[in-house]
Amino acid sequence: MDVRTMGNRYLAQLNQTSLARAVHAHILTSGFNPFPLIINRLIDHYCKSSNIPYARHLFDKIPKPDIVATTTLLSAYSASGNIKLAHQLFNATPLTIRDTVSYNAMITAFSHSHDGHAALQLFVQMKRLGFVPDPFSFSSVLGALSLIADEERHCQQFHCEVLKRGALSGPSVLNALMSCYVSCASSPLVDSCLVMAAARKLFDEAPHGLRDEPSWTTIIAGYVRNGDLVAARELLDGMTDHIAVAWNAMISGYVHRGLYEAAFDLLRRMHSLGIQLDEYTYTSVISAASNAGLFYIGRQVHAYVLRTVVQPSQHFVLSVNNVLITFYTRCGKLVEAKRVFDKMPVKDLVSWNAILSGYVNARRIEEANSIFREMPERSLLTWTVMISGLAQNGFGEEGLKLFNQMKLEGLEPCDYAYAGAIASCSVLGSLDNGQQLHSQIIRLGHDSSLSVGNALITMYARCGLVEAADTVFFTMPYVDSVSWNAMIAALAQHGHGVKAIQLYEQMLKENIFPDRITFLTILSACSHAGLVKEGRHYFDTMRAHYGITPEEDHYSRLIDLLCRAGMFSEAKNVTESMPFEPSAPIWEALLSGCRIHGNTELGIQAAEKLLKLMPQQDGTYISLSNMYATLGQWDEVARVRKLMRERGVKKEPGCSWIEVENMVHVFLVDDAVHPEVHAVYKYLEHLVHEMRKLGYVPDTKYVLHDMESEQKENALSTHSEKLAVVYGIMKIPLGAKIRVFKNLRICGDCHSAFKFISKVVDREIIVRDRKRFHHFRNGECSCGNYW
DNA sequence: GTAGGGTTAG
Repeated sequence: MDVRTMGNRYLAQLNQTSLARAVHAHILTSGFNPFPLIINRLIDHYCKSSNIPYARHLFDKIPKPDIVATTTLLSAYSASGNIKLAHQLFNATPLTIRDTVSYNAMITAFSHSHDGHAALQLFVQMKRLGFVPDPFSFSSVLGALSLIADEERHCQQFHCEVLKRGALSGPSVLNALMSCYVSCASSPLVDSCLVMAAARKLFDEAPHGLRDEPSWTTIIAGYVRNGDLVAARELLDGMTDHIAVAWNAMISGYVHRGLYEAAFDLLRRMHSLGIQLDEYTYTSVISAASNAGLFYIGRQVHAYVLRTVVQPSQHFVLSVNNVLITFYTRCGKLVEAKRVFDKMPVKDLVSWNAILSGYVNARRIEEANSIFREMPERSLLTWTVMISGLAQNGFGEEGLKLFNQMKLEGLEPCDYAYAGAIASCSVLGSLDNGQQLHSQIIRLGHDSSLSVGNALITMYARCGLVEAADTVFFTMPYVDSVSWNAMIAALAQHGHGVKAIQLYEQMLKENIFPDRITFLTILSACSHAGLVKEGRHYFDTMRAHYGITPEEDHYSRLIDLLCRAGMFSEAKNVTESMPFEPSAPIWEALLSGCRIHGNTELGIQAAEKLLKLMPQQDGTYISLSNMYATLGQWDEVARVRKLMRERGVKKEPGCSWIEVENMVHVFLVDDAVHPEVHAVYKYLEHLVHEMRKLGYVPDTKYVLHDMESEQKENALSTHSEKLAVVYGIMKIPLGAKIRVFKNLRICGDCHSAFKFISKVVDREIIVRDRKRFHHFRNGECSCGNYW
């Protein structure tokens, strides 16, 4: 049988790899030089059945490959994500056999690998060499243009060229052109409405034959992307055919805007109209449930999917399960999330990243680390999830380490990764590292990134440099509510309550809507500055003006505000009028207010409640026993101490640290570990001598309220923050500020000592404790003793 | 042999 006959007989119906291989083997062994048609069929078959290496093998055997075989193989490489091999193949193709089709395929390959510039360049080259672009060329290159189009000019230029060459012949080109306008409209450099209007005009004026389902979807999704949900909805409602894709775009629009009810409503309508729900619908809806914290709804959707979807595609299984992992972790159901993850027959990077992020954000760092290690592949996002997760949960050192490891492995961190590294510096109070990162960021051009800017504001503030935070905030090209919140919080932490309020008022003037975080921040600003009237006012406007229902943490901040001002009966009123039972944060607020004002009676009540709710929290036992001690109720003191021992509650050891020349020095109470600690004690002795001359009396009352030392009788114990401050004075050049960090609240005696020290040595001392900042200058503290 | 639309992880 000759090859041609064989080809006709088998290859025409070729759909089995075994058959293909038989033919392939015959060609190789028979020594025939078969017709290109047959070779091409074979290559095509291998490509379609994902046997690209076979296809390549065969291809390499052809003495003079034709352009059809080349294009087939090139497209297969591109479809499997192997842009490098596709490009090599194209480059190796002689100019003499190239044609428009092969150029189109290569342009598409670039476009699919998100290299818009390469695609555009190739389009230009092809024209320069005399190849005439056809409608395929335009739809390909316009798709690529969407990746880079930030200028309206670009769109219009291509629009003209398409019209000039009469290429607006099919729905694909029309749609690609519309997509271009739509993605250009998202650029901050253009007037989004104007550009969307251009896209709409194209759509409205196109002959009806050109307007197919994808173009309807493009224009609807365009409005969604550019924030005009009303226009999108009008178009959707005006459609006679119900296309799931368009509905999905609309639903995701509602979800992104936080309009979850509208999203669920649309879902119900889709369902009742009998529109086939698919993985896109489910992912959007489940992500709505996860953003809104609607556990029962999300679980219901999950159950519905399991019940109704038979034989889901692999894509369906992947995307729906991926979003389910996120949903369950966000609802705090890590076990459920892990169950979904473990049951997935195939996992992709998104699945791994989602479960990783779940564990990191649940502060399950050990498990997160092992997931990170055993992941089959990692993306930039993986590293970023891990770095920012570590930072957000207080593991600053680990976060920075991972960031450096990432760079060592040759990965180029993106702006989010930098933001994570900066957040790590915020935790550590490492200004040196933070500033180094900042200069790298400027060099790399990441300084216009929103997340970097927001992280920088927090970093400078948490390192004690409010002014630098301010500079970042005012030089950021774009800001969002997170930036405003961060800057207001910066001012609040440093005791600039009035300035914080002024900034908040300005935020309102600039039509930025405050969110729940804004109110948390503004309430603690008022609390730190003793602005009771203002705080109450803002609390009231929350619901009345902005429709934000005060949550527990808002109430606890309000109560904190009232208690600090000594308004205990008002605080009690609020507690009793709350729509829920007071829980731990509320009692904590009460307790700390009582501590300041020596209100032992209420304080004991609060502490006893707190003891029941959070039996593992060390501070409560200590406060409670101290309060009983001041009343001389030694039996109670003994009871509380015994309870603490029996429950195995460990005290969080107090420690302070200071950065000197890019090195972090850590001190513990009565430290004997730091190599230079003897010199520190000696210098401290000298300082105390000088301080006494100015009237400093060591306040032994605080020894009783001692948060660090077990033995209350040891009146001479030296707190870590004192050691760190003294070390700073010894090591840090005159004129520079001393910045010390402490993991617990600052002790009262240290607080008064630092006022004297700042006067004796004439230096500015900044202490960041668990709650806020204290700036000691010339015998005064910025907190006005409101702490 | 080549083209255009919707989703999920920070």
